[in-house]
Amino acid sequence: MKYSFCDGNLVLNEYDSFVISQTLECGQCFRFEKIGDEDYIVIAKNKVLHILKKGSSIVFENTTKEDFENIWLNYFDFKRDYNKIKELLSSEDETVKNAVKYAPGIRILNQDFFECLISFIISQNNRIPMIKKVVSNISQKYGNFICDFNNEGYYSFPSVEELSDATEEELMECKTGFRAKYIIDAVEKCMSGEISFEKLKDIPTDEARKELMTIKGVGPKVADCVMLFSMGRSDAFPTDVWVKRVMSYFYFGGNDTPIKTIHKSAYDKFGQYAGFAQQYLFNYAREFKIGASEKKTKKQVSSLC
DNA sequence: GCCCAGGCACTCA
DNA sequence: TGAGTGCCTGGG
Repeated sequence: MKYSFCDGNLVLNEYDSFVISQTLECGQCFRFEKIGDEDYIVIAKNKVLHILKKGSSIVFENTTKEDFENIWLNYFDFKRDYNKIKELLSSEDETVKNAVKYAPGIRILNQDFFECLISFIISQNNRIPMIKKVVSNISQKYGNFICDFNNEGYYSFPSVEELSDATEEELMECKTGFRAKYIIDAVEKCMSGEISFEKLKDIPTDEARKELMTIKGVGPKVADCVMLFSMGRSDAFPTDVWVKRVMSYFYFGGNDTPIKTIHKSAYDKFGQYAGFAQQYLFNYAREFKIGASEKKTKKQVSSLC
């Protein structure tokens, strides 16, 4: 990877395995806005970043060299060799090979633990535009103003302390719905230190999952999302409805398969890279609605393979 | 007006 | 341990 700093912007001249839209829109984060084709605003780490493709380069606007090296390099996981992971997964599995071919520019972001936890609690039984709206509402109400961009004010996601003032009623006003009480429980457990990144970072994934699941509203899927997207646990395999569908479709003859069987199959096949395989498969399943409509899907997929 | 969505808690057998 | 059901909300 090669980058330079010119005209006040950071320019990524040489890079691989990175397409802005594929990385941001594959369902792992909720704080971004599309401005145009490969042109996005990202709100993370108390910063507002304008990231866009210009020719063959990727330009990071509204940032500094220091922030790029201290924040965005890690946030976008640029230190990891994705070609190696993709080659490994593709060599072992034909389905993942096709999924990787479809979206080779997905990278798994390293997001803030608390923001990720609350965001995925909100995600249950919800659609992406609504999740984005609720997270934005909470940030405006409890977070801090960062800056204006294109005549719009942007706010940071609140810290544990900042969100500890929130009442269930106030959170309901942010359109969290029945999840408000789950957020309160998560904030209480984070405030007391019962749950923290520091406490979870060095224990085995299975134990960390159990700990996270002591929070009300956190089940296996939400726990795995938090571990994969904010704790660097690439062996976590979040199994939502789409992953269940794609796994059932390709590996279990289209039969409805229990989550436990899917988990075991994923760990056997992909091991410590299960999380990366999940992200390629999830994106593939969602784009082609695999398993959602049997006849249509088979036609679409066969034309791809 | 009805159905459903990127799950989970709760109840009951 | 597994099946069944309800849940805020808003878009189709």
